[in-house]
Formats: sequence, structure tokens, C-alpha cells
Amino acid sequence: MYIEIDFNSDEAIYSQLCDQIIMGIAASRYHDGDPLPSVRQLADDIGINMHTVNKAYTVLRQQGYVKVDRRRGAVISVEPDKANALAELKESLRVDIARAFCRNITKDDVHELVDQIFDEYRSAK
Amino acid sequence: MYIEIDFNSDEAIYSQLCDQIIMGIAASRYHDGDPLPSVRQLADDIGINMHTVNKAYTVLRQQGYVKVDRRRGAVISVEPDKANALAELKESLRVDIARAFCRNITKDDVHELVDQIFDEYRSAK
DNA sequence: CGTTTGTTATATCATATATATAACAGTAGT
DNA sequence: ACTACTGTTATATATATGATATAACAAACG
Repeated sequence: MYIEIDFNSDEAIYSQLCDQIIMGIAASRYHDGDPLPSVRQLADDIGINMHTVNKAYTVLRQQGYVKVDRRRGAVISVEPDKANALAELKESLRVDIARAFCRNITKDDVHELVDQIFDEYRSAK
Repeated sequence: MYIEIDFNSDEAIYSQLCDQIIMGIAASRYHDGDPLPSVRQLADDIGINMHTVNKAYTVLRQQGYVKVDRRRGAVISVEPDKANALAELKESLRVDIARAFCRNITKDDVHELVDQIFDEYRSAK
């Protein structure tokens, strides 16, 4: 599992871990049913504490990206919740686009970025 | 100045304040040259501490949304920095769209949201 | 002079983050 | 049965961040 953590970032390590895994799912590097490394294994690989990984797994479970099997450990399992996801996306976009709008970024600029990112994710599928 | 703070949010108050002001600029509720309320005044209005408002103003200044004039106080002043803003937007979109992509939100769904939000901002201009 | 501006300096408290040890119950393989 | 592994829980500690409080400062304005 390829995870890159920026220890100088102001974003929490567990939060970066969640983002990386979610982007990994979108990029089809991880698929439904794939087991995640054990909390101890991944912590050791990255060089962080076990509980930091455990917190990331717990958040991912609460947000519906992972299920926990006593036998196999943590397993990728994405629960589709389109309505909720749409609402959350809009809230996030409102702030991001406000910042962009202030800097004279156009609607077409944003559409182009969206297309680029979707292609990154879609092409991997 | 109409500011709404969610005290139950996990997002910091000063951060919410920044977001609200930036969205206010995008929505043309505040314009270049408009003075912001004094840190003491706004803190009193919202019911928070002076230093919390000061931190928000400081961040807004560092990010190029506000300039400080000894005489007039904090004044809206947006520095266009399109290149940098585009890079930051893409980073943010990468995570947001990954979450959306996992939930089967389509490219068209995102384009529609972007259009909606741009219309909110553009129409106010 | 008095008032207001942003700013700075301390200090305090609560919370969040990350680490460290340790232990537990359930599962798998030998 | 034993061993090794899984996530989970419980403590404890250290550090950083967020928010508050009180106080003071220089600059600007009337």
C-alpha cells in the first residue's frame, strides 16, 4: 500500500491517511473486498503510531468506506450514499469556488479541472 | 455584517469566519475597498473573543483578501493570484471528487453543482 | 486629549493530535 | 493447546491548537 504522509502539513496524519485511501479507491488502486493492512503493519510501514492508523480506519468505517471483519481485518467496502454525498460535496464546493471566484477563475476553468480529475479516476477503472 | 457561526461545528471559529467573509466577497456582499468591522466590534456582535476575530483577519491578510490601513482598519482588497489559486483548487477538488466518485456521483452531477454555485456568485455581481 | 484602530504580550483553559505500554477477545494456522 | 495475528479498549503523557481574558502599545482621527 503506497501512502505518502507530509509530516510538515498542518493537516492531521490520520486525516491525510483517510484522504489517501479514499483517493486510492477512486483511482481503483483499491477495490471492494480488498483487505487493508493491519493497523500495526501500516503504522510500522509509515513510521507512525498504531493508534493513529486505528483512528483513520475508525473514521473510514464511520464514513462508510471500510468494514471490519474479525477474521480478515479491515476491508474496503464502499456504501453508496449519493444523496448525502451530494450535499456534502456542495458545501465543500461552495467554499472552494468562492476562493476561486475571487481570483477570477472562471466557470470553464473549474469545469476543465473537474474533467481532468474525473479522467484520472475514471480511466483507472 | 451578517456572519453565522456554528459553535457545534468541528471547524474552528476563526476558520468559519474566513470562509464566511470570502463567500461574502464572492457573493458581492462585500466589495473591494469596503472596511471590515473592527476586531472588537465584530467580536462583540458575534459574541466571541477579540483575538479570534484578529486571527481571522490576519489569515485573510496573509491569503490576500484583506489589507490593513492604520486609519480605516481592515479593508477588503483581493489580490488576484490565479495560478496559485488554480493549483490550490485542484488539490482540494482531488479529495472532494474522490469522495464523490466513490459514491457514484457522475461528472455531470459535479458540473451541475459547479454551475449552480457559480450562478449564485455571478448573479450577485 | 480622548477615542478608536490593529497589534503584541502574557496567561489560562479545553480540546485535538500523536505517542507509548499494556491488555483483551476473537480468529486462523500449525 | 499453542502461537500469532486481528481490531479494540484502557491509561498515560506530551505537544499543539483554539479560544478566552486582561493588559498595554503606537498610530491616526476629531
